[in-house]
Amino acid sequence: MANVSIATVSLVINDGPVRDTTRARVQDAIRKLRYIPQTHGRGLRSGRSHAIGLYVMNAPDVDDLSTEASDFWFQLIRGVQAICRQNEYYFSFESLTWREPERLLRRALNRLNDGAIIIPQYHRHYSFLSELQAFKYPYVMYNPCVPVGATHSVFAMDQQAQREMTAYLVAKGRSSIAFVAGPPEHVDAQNRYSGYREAIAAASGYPLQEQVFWSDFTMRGGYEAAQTILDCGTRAPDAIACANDYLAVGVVHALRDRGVRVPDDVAVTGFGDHDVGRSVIPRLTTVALPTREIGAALGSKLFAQIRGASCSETTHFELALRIHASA
Amino acid sequence: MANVSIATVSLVINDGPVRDTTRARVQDAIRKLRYIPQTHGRGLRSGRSHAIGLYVMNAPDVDDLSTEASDFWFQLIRGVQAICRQNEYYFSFESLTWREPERLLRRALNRLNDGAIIIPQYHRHYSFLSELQAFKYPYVMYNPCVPVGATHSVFAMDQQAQREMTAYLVAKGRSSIAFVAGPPEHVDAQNRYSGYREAIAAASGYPLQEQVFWSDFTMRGGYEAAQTILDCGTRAPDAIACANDYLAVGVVHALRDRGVRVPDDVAVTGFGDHDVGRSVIPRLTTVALPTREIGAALGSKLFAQIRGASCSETTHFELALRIHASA
DNA sequence: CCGTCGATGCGAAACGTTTCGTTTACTGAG
DNA sequence: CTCAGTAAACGAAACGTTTCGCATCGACGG
Repeated sequence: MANVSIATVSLVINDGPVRDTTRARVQDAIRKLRYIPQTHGRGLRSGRSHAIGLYVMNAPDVDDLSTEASDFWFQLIRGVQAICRQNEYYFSFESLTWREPERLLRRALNRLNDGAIIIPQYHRHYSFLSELQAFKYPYVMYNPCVPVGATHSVFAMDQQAQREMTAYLVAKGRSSIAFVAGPPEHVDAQNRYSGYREAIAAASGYPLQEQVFWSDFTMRGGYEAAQTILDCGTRAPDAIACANDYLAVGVVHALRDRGVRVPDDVAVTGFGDHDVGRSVIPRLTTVALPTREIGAALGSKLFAQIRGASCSETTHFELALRIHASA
Repeated sequence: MANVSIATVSLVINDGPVRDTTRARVQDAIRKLRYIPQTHGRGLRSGRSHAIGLYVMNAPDVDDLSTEASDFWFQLIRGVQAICRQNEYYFSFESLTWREPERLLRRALNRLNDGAIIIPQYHRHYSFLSELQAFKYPYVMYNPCVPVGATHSVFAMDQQAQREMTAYLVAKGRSSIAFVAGPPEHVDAQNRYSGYREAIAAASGYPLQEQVFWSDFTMRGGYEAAQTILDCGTRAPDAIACANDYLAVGVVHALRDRGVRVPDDVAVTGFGDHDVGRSVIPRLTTVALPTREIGAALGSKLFAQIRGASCSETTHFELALRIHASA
């Protein structure tokens, strides 16, 4: 050690009150000795880990993120990461099953992470929430399906966007608009469906009626849904709104395979503005989901909590329509 | 506490030698008290953190993963995660600039992670490697650009695959094959280019010659490269091989916009088998990159090192061609 | 010249585990 | 009945920090 006590080194590292000359000496020594403070020592003493975690709750038996939303997850992660980097925090990431929320709790309560970003995805009662609250553990949820308060939630206005998108189709003169929905229990799928429903109900003057086809979020699902729609017997719709870009691409392919022209015979819209919709011809009309920004907002809101600030304003993301050739 | 010392609790947790009756009593207490061992305490004492990290080295000034490869990163992460989950390890993830390898070293040497998976991406001399080696720190690299030994590396045979793909075009009777390459310093881009080159050189009997157009890995890059190729003045090629699916999709769009038919006039091939190539029509002929398996292999190899086993066999992934309508 | 105060540095305790060496309890053989 | 030997539980030290309270020192006002 270079003429100074352990305590002083700690002060230097944490910007404590140290005379400039001593600070310089210590920093010199740090550099020379290639000293790096050990995380576990700090964490043990200070109770903080300088890390946050991103937890994605999946359907049971699925411990993996869905490939059909890789763009979404990827951008979300990028957004969160950027904020972590700004705050000099580590970032870890885990995808869980409904069935094992204890994996989240464990990491939370063993102080491995100072806070959690939770993506619930499915409409369920998550019992671990009350535990987190009991411990005053900082957390933020994306599109929470139960009320957790403004401090803990970030919303994207899927419902409104799907309503606008449907209204857009109505305005373009489409008179029979089908909807290919996502997994029934999926929160976002539900919101988008509700938006479609509202728009259909609101379109007075037209003899519109709901035509909903529940599916998953995959291209294959979209392909099959479109086949079902065409085989339905009754008159085919002149527009198909989809809860997802992947679904929409599947629909486009199915229509093309049947000789149906897009958008001349049938307009198709997606949701998300992911890569997959950019390469299809005609390019997909869709809703832009600012996923990276959402990730950043989740991160910022979590850090506000960690710092003890009570950012109590609700965060809502308005989603813009991206009109392209397909509708 | 339930009739037992701290030390015994520790033994119970770590499957030490404890009588069955005591073990049961302790586990009961653990459940009742909702006790969760704190990571930092364990880490401090045992020197192990039960976590590994994934580090992606980017071009300077890029601290973010490229969106144009979201599929790749996403699947890679999934693969690594699956292995972590098997081993009950945490997983964290960071994307760095060339300029700041110390961010990696810091996490490595402060024992926050027990090992590192490194994706070097660019052909450079990474000086931090020698430090890692000096500390005997476990690490694995994907397609390392310098020799680090079988224990530390996992390869995908990009070069061979691009050679085969080019040979396939030759076999199909294409007589003028251009190559749209990736960023010149990118390791994978270089390997794929080498493969193309070898195939062209090997195709005796044909008056083939190299036509290389350096680009980046983006759709826009592909679009512009195709325009350049068409505007070249000399006779247009009848095949365009691309170093990437994104490039290839861009090329397809540019050709279509110019009225060139794919594959009738010009065949197009990609590399990676990402989502983006599946939605384009005609569907892209490409090389399947088993990214998830690569991630898993990186993870397994790292864990072998962490456990002290010296798995010294080289890991090579053979890549299969996926022939579809575009070529 | 003395007392007080602020700035700076230090010693030591504490965080929650694991692990080593030791003690205790029990078994079975002599 | 005693003693050796084994298995199980324990006490205490140690890991590397942060932080609290105290000691030191110089400056400044009375």
